[in-house]
Amino acid sequence: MVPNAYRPREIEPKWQEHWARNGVFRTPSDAGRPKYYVLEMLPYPSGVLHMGHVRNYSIGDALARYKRMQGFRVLHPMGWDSFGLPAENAAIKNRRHPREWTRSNIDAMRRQLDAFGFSYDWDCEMSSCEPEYYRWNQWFFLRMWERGLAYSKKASVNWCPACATVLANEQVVGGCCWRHEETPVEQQEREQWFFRTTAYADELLGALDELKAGWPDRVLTMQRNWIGRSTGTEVDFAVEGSDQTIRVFTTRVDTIFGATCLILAPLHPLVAESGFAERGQRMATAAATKSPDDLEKEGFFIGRYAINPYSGERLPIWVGNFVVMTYGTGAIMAVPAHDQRDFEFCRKHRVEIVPVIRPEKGELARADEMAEAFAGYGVLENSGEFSGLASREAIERMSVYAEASGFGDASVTFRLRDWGISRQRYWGTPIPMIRCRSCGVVPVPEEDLPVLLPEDVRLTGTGEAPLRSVQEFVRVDCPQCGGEARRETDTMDTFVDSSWYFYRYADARNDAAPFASDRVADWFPIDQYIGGVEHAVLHLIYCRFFTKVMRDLGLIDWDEPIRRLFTQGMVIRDGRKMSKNLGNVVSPEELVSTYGSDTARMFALFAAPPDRDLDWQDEGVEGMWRFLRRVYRLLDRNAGKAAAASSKALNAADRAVLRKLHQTIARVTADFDTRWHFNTSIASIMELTNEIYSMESLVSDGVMQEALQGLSLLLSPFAPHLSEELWQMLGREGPVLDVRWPVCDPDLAREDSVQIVVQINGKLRDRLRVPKGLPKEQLSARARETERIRTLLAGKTVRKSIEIPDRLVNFVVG
RNA sequence: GCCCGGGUGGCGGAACUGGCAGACGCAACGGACUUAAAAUCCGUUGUCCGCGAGGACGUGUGGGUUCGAGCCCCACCCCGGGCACCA
Repeated sequence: MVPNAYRPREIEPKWQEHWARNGVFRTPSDAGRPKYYVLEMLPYPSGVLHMGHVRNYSIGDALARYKRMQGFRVLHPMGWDSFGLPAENAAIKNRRHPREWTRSNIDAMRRQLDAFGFSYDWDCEMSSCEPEYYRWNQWFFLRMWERGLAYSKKASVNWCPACATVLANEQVVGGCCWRHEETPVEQQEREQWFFRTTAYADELLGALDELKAGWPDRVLTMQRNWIGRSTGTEVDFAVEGSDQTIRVFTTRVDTIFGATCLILAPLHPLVAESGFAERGQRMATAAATKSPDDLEKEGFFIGRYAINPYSGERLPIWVGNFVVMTYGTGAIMAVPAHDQRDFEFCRKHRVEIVPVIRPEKGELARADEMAEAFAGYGVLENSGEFSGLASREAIERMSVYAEASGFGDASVTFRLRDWGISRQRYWGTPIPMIRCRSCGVVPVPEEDLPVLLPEDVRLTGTGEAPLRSVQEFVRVDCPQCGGEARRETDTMDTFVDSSWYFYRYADARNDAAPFASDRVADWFPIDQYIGGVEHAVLHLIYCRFFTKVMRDLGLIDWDEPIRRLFTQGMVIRDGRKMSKNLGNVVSPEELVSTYGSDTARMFALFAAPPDRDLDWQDEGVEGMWRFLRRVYRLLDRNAGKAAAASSKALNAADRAVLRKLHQTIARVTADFDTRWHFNTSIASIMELTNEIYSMESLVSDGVMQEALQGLSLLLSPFAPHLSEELWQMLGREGPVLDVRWPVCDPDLAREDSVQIVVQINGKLRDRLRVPKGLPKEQLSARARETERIRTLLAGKTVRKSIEIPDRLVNFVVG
């Protein structure tokens, strides 16, 4: 008889079609079962699935299938982050409309995802570039506008000359654009729309504690740093010869008697006012394009003085390239004796250094002997009435004093800034605002939503907003006075789209509201979110912000959208991240056509634990392919055997196979429930397969059936097509997704004897097999009896012996 | 500079609570089957010494705790990532 071969190219499409026809992936609706929401980060529809996607979605699908087999009703949706720059660039290059280009990419990618057999419920699909979705972006914008959470202001913005657009602070990486890492970001003044993320700064920070249980520490730390809360004092310094004051923020007001000058950010208004506008501008640009490491501390004196409100001293006002306008007040007091940066600046520019803090146990430093600043807390000296106080207490008392005297406040400053969402781009959500000559800024009335993105637009790739040239779009009657008015022509940052998309999945076809509250309440919070760590601060802060806004709008009644977050590692090949430029990409489509998707999925999970970077090796794929074929052959030979529920006594091989089966069930189940090390899950399934192979001719038919059924089910989260095929070969009814996950029988899994290691002084000297659970005394006695140990211990005194049941005995001899 | 990860055979990785280091897989080598190849199956494979039984060494480096350390503590080196003149 010629054995049948494993032919994934036949069985995979067959089962995909079967699943689709029978609606197997549709979200179960029976309210009796507990819910589980598994979410993977939605892709940008570039048209091509890459290995990072495959890894991400293989993890998510394994979990979704496992949970479903455990009896949960699982929501497992997928959608498209389909607005964004690449569509516009492609349109310019290929003369195709972004919508057409995007939609055909989505179709292509949906096909690729389906070719992997991922269990998505496509009935929940959303795509952010469709008006059915983006109208709700506009709706949220209007709600925020009403509450003062959306506002416009003229602001100095980050401008990327390569993208020809404004970037959010989060999109600036080391002074350069996140997409064009070689292109320095420029500063420009523009009227921009902002979301007031800072209104929730304290809450976004405080709630991180609640997320500890389910989020990686790394992400929490990154968010904490990003929000960057620091407490301190704001102090006004009067400018000599004017009624102006300069406000500075400091965390160390206790050092203020050691302040020897003020330093302004190059873009501080007073710099321009004092006639140094151009010089300041130049300095700001130079500083923005260099990393802090190789930026010399430059600066200049503007010829004016300010008065220290505590000491009455007269301090020269400088401009410094290391002072940033966007943090605190854009001005600092320099205390060179107690701040290393100030120290370097003042040393270089020959500004006086005045120590005023001495270490708790030590002398006040002498200015001319200092090699570096003393930045620690200590005791105040030469600080007027505050002398003698410890730093901590002084900070408190001096803040109170400032407030009482009316020249300052205790204050809290955040690094987090409001989210600039305006983009001078076509392919995004139109901002639903109108500017009227007589009424000013007027929101588009809700009944006029959506503000549709016009289809006929000339895209040039230059800096102006493309919508500006579409007269039918721009010209509009003012909703208030009916007069001539103009629409806002900027579109929204695409991060707005992805800030709430996962709510839409729960009620994707709602055309009266972004979603119905009861439907999202049924599914939220997301039980498990899976994606790349690169979104730790952008997307994952914005979506938390949106949830808090939605809560305050009364749409939902929870504070955080995501209970558990999992960040998978990158896919690496030849020691570097896979990328087209490096020419080291592996095409998932090719893998599917050579080996089938089950092999690709299994290997993506087997090659490394999912939270670590994965080193891609083609030979490894080959090995996985061999394994699946081996499984198939095993089933092909044995599937026909009778599943007799035999009362016959089990032979030794039967017991061994059943033991391995139930041990494997326990291991795989534990991996799902705790640490997600699917590499070890799969390794243990391989061991089970090896065990069945080696016992193939010895086990009874009933046990063989039982083992093969178990094997098929254990494989199903990882290799669903093969699993479904095997299940059918075994004569069982599918779909496997609706079969209950196997349960470990501890009696069958138990080993009846264990190997014990016998050590002398910690060195391995012998092994012996004893019944499991043998108590210490007997263990020790048995260990002394073996011939090797008897000889080795002869004539020696055992000073001490350590017995660990089921593991080892260690004799300590003198 | 600060904050996270990580460092284990030729390679990817395993060792879950301090208890046999190297599971599982890859690669390599030897063998079986074959006219041959592929596929498959069986076996060997941390290093060194030894004909052998066996022994010594071995988880980035140096120290420590312990009957016992890949795992805990201290100091340091290297790789990856994040943050960064944040006042």
